Amino acid sequence: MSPDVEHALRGAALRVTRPRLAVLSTVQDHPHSSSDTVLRRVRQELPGVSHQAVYDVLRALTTVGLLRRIEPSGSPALYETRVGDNHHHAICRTCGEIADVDCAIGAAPCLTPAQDHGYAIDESEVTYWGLCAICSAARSSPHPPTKHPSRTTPQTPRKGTP
Amino acid sequence: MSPDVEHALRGAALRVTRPRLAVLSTVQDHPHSSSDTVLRRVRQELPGVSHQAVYDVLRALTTVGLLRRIEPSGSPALYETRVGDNHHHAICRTCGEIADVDCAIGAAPCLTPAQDHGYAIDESEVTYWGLCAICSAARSSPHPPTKHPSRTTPQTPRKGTP
DNA sequence: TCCCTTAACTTGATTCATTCCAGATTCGCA
DNA sequence: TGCGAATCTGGAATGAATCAAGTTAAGGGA
Repeated sequence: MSPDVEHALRGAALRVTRPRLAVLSTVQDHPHSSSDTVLRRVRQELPGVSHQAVYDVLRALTTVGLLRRIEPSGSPALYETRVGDNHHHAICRTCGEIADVDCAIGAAPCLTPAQDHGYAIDESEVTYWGLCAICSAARSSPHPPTKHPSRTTPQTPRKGTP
Repeated sequence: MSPDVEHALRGAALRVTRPRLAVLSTVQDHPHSSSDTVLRRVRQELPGVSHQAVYDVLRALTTVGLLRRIEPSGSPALYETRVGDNHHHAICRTCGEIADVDCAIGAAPCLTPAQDHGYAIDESEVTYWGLCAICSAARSSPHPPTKHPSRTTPQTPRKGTP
């Protein structure tokens, strides 16, 4: 809604439309949203938008670099507006909560593989799997304590390598 | 087919069946295979197996830890028999070729995030994106040279963060 | 200010990977 | 050898995402 969202669209040479403004500001307000979540949120203010429009907009914005798309195992694609800072993600195995993790090393590719097999690596994508603070506390305490606001996508990813 | 495959199944307290043997040895011979690829390969020696059987077997073997399942962005789930060594993957953006990359640091979680947001991290999953040696050479040379054997799943993942 | 081009949107159907279900079959231990 | 549970078959269902064709409206030029 804010003028900077409109600005961002114009800067990317994209037409400024109601659905695009809504999608972009929705993702800005709720990072790590799935297309479905975005659709539902957008429809609260713009009841008419089709799911196809949301998919199109998400793709267009991702293509021009206004959005970043991540695809954690066991979850539909998620979108966020933090782009270009090469940050990573920590994901809770229990509730699916996702936290942004700044890259300690710097610009991409922040890591170089031990053996590169001739690959020209341009990005290292790091996903930290574990338990968030709340789920971690819940596990160690005797009684399962108050459930914390669960995400839209409770995850059940694979067991970690030991 | 080999007795060690049978051994592995018995060791995991799983009944030794024709489809299981076939699936396990197929994945062993062709790491990073999708369920569809496994199905086709298994059917070459066991024409009757259903796709459901393959899915069931893949899941059973993954659950007991005989297989590891990876889900790169833009690709269906892939399976490999290298488990428990906390290795990572390099994926070619052009042809989808996947190479195993030994973890330089050691056991999981091989990395610790800069800020952990209270997460209890048990695994760091690293995906290196770039161009494989062949695609890299193809790009820099004037004429697109001889195509190299393309994978079953040519990828079109997102552009990397700059 | 109005018009026109074309990007963007709507509707509806389709693909693809994966899972669910119910019934038939097979395996492995007693 | 035979029983019961584990496994497999075939078909249908689900969920995410894409394709196709026709309609709407953004925004530059007359």
